[in-house]
Amino acid sequence: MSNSKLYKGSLNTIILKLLNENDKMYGYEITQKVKALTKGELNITEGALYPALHKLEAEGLLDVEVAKVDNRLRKYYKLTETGTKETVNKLNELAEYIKTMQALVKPKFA
Amino acid sequence: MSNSKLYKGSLNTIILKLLNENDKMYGYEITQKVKALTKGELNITEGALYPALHKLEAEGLLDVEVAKVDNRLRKYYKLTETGTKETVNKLNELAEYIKTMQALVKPKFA
DNA sequence: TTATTATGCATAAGAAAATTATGTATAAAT
DNA sequence: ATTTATACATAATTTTCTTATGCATAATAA
Repeated sequence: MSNSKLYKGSLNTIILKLLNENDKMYGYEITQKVKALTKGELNITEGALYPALHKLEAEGLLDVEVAKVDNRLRKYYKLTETGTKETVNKLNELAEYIKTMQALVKPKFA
Repeated sequence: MSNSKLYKGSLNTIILKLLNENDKMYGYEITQKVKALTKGELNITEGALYPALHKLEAEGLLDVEVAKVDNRLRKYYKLTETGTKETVNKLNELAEYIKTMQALVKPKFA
């Protein structure tokens, strides 16, 4: 992702959440979806995305299925059962992180 | 920090915000303050904190003042004018990040 | 009284996760 | 005919952290 350093560490969470909502997606589709959902604010770079997908697959959180559409290759990823469980964890972690940061940053009166 | 990978990138924001509220602080004090404010959830490691402070100083965002208390060394840091401006930016970035992530993660209906 | 914990700084080695820069290839649009 | 969009991939580098040390003093516990 090419915007804020804050996004570091949240890419996996984003990927898992999108796959949790959309059943199966391919890499390029993920980049476009994120761009659309964030109104262009967040642009996932390929150099970050593809290695992340490969790693999630290697860890058993994602399954892959190769397809050919319009003579172009697509690799569809979907959550495994483990992946679905891990999605819940990641989302909880993110909610926790946001809560913690707000506790640190908001209080003019603490 | 020794908890979540999500914290990557937010340390500078935390430091700047604390200094914005407390005028001047020393490193160890920052670690304790963060621990207290987050009820032990977030523990800044020294290996992350001290290099970060040095870098912020080198960038002209912080001024240092050495003091000796109880025969022990303390390095008090405070925001420069530039540092105060940058604090505003960092806090805006954080707010943006949180908004963006919530947009990505919350919508079951988008 | 001696060992541990707390206070207070610092840096080096390594890992994790990005950015940036390439590279390949096909399809569509200019 | 060239550029843009689609679609994958990896290598080099940078950033930012964790983990492991190291030094030193003060306070507490065994």
